[in-house]
Amino acid sequence: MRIGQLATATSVSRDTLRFYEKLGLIRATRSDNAYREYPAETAQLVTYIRTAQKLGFTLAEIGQSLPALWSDNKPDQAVAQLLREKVAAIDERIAQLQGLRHELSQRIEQVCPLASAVG
Amino acid sequence: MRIGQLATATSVSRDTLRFYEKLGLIRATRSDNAYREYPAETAQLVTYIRTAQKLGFTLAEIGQSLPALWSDNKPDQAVAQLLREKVAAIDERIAQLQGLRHELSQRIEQVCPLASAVG
DNA sequence: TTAAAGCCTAGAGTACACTCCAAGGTCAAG
DNA sequence: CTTGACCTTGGAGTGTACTCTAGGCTTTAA
Repeated sequence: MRIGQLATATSVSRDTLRFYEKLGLIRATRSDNAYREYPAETAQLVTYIRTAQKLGFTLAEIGQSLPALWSDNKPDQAVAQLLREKVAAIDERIAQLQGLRHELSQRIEQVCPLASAVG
Repeated sequence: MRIGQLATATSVSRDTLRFYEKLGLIRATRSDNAYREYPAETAQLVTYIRTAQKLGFTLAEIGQSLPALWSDNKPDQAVAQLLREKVAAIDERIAQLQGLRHELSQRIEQVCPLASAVG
């Protein structure tokens, strides 16, 4: 898979894919003409990166968990541990959102939503 | 309340508070010496801005909802509507997070979390 | 009264995440 | 054999959200 195909498949620009490679988030082999060659799974990896990003994780945070995922000699345990940590981070974010949601909902029910300042 | 007090109260730097003012997110009157004077509620407003921000809202998004909140002549209905929209946005974000959480949880239970690529 | 702490402005600098551009090499179709 | 689509690199530019600096005025406490 070349960069254009990967870009189309993931709706991520070629420039962004090269940028992700520079950051070490994705990897490519090179063919004789120096074109990047990606294995098919890279599309899923890119999709994962975009999802995690939309949810507020920085590329640096996302990158920290990836090296383990790309090395064969690490036991599945390490990978599972990383995933558990990510789930915990997500739970925390959900809890924060629900707190804000609760606060806003209560304000809607007030006669004057701004009575105790803000909104 | 002067800028230093507000900065201490909210754990937001003076520079950032001036920056928020430039963006129209907060307002201050000026005393004779040109020092900014903030009403006490501004602390809550700033705290609200930081919270919304941590949850992924940009300052521009946050700012869009504030003008109505600061004008006296708008009916409470308009404010309540803004809050409802924000709650809907939060719900959507929570749903996305729960989707990712579910995906990750399932991978943890697999023998090889990377079997279907990624992590 | 003077030193420190606090305030002011305008403008430059930083970090993150792209996004675009120039100049050029590669390859399939007509 | 040239046109057009695709690829390469390095480097510059953009938007967001700060963060810092310089130069200067004000207030407070010793």
